[in-house]
Amino acid sequence: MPAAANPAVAKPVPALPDPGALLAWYDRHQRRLPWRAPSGLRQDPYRVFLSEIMLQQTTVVTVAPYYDAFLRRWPDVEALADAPLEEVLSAWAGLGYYARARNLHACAKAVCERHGGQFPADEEALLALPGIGPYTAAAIAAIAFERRAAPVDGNWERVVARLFAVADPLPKARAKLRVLALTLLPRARYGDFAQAMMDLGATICTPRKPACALCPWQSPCAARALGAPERYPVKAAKAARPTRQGVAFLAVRADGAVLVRSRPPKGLLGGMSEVPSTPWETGGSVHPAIHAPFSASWTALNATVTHVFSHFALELQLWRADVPADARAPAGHRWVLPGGFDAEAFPSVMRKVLAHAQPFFTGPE
DNA sequence: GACCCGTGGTA
DNA sequence: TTACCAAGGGT
Repeated sequence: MPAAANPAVAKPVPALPDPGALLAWYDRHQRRLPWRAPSGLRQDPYRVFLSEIMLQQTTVVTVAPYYDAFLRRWPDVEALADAPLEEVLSAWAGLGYYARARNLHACAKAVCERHGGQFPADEEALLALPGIGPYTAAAIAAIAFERRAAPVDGNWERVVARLFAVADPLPKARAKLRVLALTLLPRARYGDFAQAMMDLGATICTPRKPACALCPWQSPCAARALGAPERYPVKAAKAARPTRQGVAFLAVRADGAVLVRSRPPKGLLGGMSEVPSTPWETGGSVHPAIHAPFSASWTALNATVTHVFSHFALELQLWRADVPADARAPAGHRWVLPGGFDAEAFPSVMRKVLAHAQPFFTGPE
């Protein structure tokens, strides 16, 4: 007869994570952020919406000045809905993921036209709005409307993966992590709990070197019990990032104006302003002169602009032509004086290009 | 599910 | 310098 386990020496079963322990920690350690309401008060849904869109894949430090500028310029959803898209894109320039700006504007219009200017409180209704996915719908429902919802973001995934030592690699493990996350929800204070999970992930349960000694959930954490919390969540290998090449045509008028055009409304840098260029190709086999906006004495500058996008790196050679003050802009192009650069929707890569239109523009620094 | 879609900071 | 990372969404 095999020896039965002795209950007297059996390892203690780890306690399930207690939502109350995290909320108590949050009450003492929550971060003060521009988009958060004073403790105990609900935040304006528009402000939650604006901050959540900006914070998608973007850090708190980067978002803060943009959030303040947007709120000052468009203090409510009606003001944003009434703004021209070009102004929204210009104000968004530098933040990246420009489809967010287009959808932000489209969403503001939809809220005004379909919901009378009031954000819906239901996750399902929020999910139907442009630019609002599962995470953002849950975040607005929980934070702005105190609905029972789990806005599972990267912080939640990391915390949950460690609490339960989930070995399945992301992104396949996403469904399992969500199910586990739902088991953590408290009976109330859904907005605080959502933000507590984010604060925990941002300040304690960090990707590298988590501060487990300070964690309110150190006791029930399976990854910590295994001795290697930083190993979670497991992630699938990423594809290598290719490099594309191109030539940008810096046409500078005698008065300092630069020739500019707008990109197609969708896709990479959709709707943003740019200096005309060849297509950006991986082989770099295009003939630059064919793509010049007009014939002129183009001079290859001894300069290369490099920029890294989410899924490829770019190397842009610069060709410059200095033209008379009465030079005409080709169809689809326009001249923009340096004083008008800030009103244009130049993404970061184009600010790097424009830095070579000296001495009239000093560039991103 | 896979791929597209930006940017700046950090180790 | 490379690689990873940050409150994801659309197709």
